[in-house]
Amino acid sequence: MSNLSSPRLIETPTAITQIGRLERVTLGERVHAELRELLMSGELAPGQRMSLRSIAETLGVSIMPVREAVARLVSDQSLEVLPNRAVRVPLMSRARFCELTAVRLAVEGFAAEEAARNRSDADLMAMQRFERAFLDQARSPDPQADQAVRANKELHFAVYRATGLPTLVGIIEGLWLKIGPVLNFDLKISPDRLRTGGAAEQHRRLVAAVEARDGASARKALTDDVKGAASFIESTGRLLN
Amino acid sequence: MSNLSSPRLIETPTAITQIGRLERVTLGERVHAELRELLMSGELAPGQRMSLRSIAETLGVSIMPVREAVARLVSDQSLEVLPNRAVRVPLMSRARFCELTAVRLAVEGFAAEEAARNRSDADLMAMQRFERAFLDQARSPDPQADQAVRANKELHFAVYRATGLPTLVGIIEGLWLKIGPVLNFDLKISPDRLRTGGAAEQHRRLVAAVEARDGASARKALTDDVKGAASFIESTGRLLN
DNA sequence: ACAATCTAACTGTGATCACAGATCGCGGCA
DNA sequence: TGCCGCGATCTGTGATCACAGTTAGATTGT
Repeated sequence: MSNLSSPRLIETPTAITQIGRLERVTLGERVHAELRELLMSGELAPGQRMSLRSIAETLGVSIMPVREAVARLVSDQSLEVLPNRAVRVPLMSRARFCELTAVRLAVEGFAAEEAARNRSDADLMAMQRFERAFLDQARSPDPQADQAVRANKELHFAVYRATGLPTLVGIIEGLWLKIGPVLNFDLKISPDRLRTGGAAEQHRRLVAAVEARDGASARKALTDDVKGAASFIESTGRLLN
Repeated sequence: MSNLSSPRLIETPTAITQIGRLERVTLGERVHAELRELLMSGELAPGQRMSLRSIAETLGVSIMPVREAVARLVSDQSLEVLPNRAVRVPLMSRARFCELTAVRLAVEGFAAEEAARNRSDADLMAMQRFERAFLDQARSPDPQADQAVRANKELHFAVYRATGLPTLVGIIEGLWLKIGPVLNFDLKISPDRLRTGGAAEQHRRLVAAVEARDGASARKALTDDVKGAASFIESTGRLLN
């Protein structure tokens, strides 16, 4: 604590100062991240009910951080609170699914195009790594659905992050948060889609287009991927209305 | 309270039952809407500091609903909480402004295109009404900045709502929430932009294109409008970095 | 008179209490 | 034996208390 001159911000640049930004991580933030992961990975099925107090007990915190996290998820409609005061992950009507898919095609298609233009070499290598991980599961005789879901998500977001537009990535995260329960929960139920579905092929085209900095082809590959997943979900007949 | 048969939902269809859905409106929701309106209309300048307790006292509620609303706004970066535990509306760097503008061009451009294709006659009439209101202020010798801001917002969102994609409208609201303080606060400071800027002309082109169901022209008019406002803001030199 | 230090007030965050409303199951009447 | 009605319990929401950390004002020492 040398205080030769002004005591403010004149500390020696030791290790402790170089840790840098220890970002503000509140308990509510942690709970929010936890629930978000569960939703995006399809761990929570549509219609699944939950209570603030049970979540709090499960995570070992008081209900205060939980209600903050849930309030945030409710506000962007990733969760919903019924008139009965019951919190659940929303059911998906066919109309809402189509709407979300339309928005995804526009937004994520734009992101793919932009990623092909702005990608760095590091971005490309990350995509290739996750594409390989997904392929391993798709070709495996005993595919692990959750591993495939994870690799698929990482691949897509590696592309989206390559745009250099974090705001856009945040928007897409919001979309995945809403559609994740339907998309990935069904994938876990019927893992044979990994082989039959053309996801692996679209991923290959996507990464190749990004590597060649071909925006139009990247958009086409990604929208084909999204459309393929969407038509599979619609064919399951699990959507309402 | 006649209970001839089952007491559940067998009430006579009087006025009280026809009020219908009184949607769940919590206090936190009200506070959130209030703060959102202040941000989007530029009532709160970038850098403006605020405290939960002062907001609570101003609005006449306890701090519980306020902290919920503020937490939601912080989570999508419409507000920020400094390491000092001070809540403020974020400052805008030039880089972040350019990023937000790029995303706006893509997302709102798509929305304009879609609106031109899907608009109803009622949608069109709403747009025309708000275009007229904006024009009245732009041509007025004594333009009211807040009225112009309001008309501009209503016109844009009349277009976005015409897409029939409420998810997309929500995304754009999020973008306006972040960029509103800069955009509209500067507009209020220098209201002569109403006359010099070409906003009125772009609005005319936009509404005409939507009326003609010309998607490409609608996108062009809207992106020109956004670009015009952006270049004006950049010219003020009020952005950081 | 000036500056350094210390204290008191204020900050967001987490925990606990309080409450209206809804749900479900058990007891009692027919 | 079957069904209605009431109460215990659980729900989210709001208020209040508690606390660590920061800030700014005032006071004191030089």
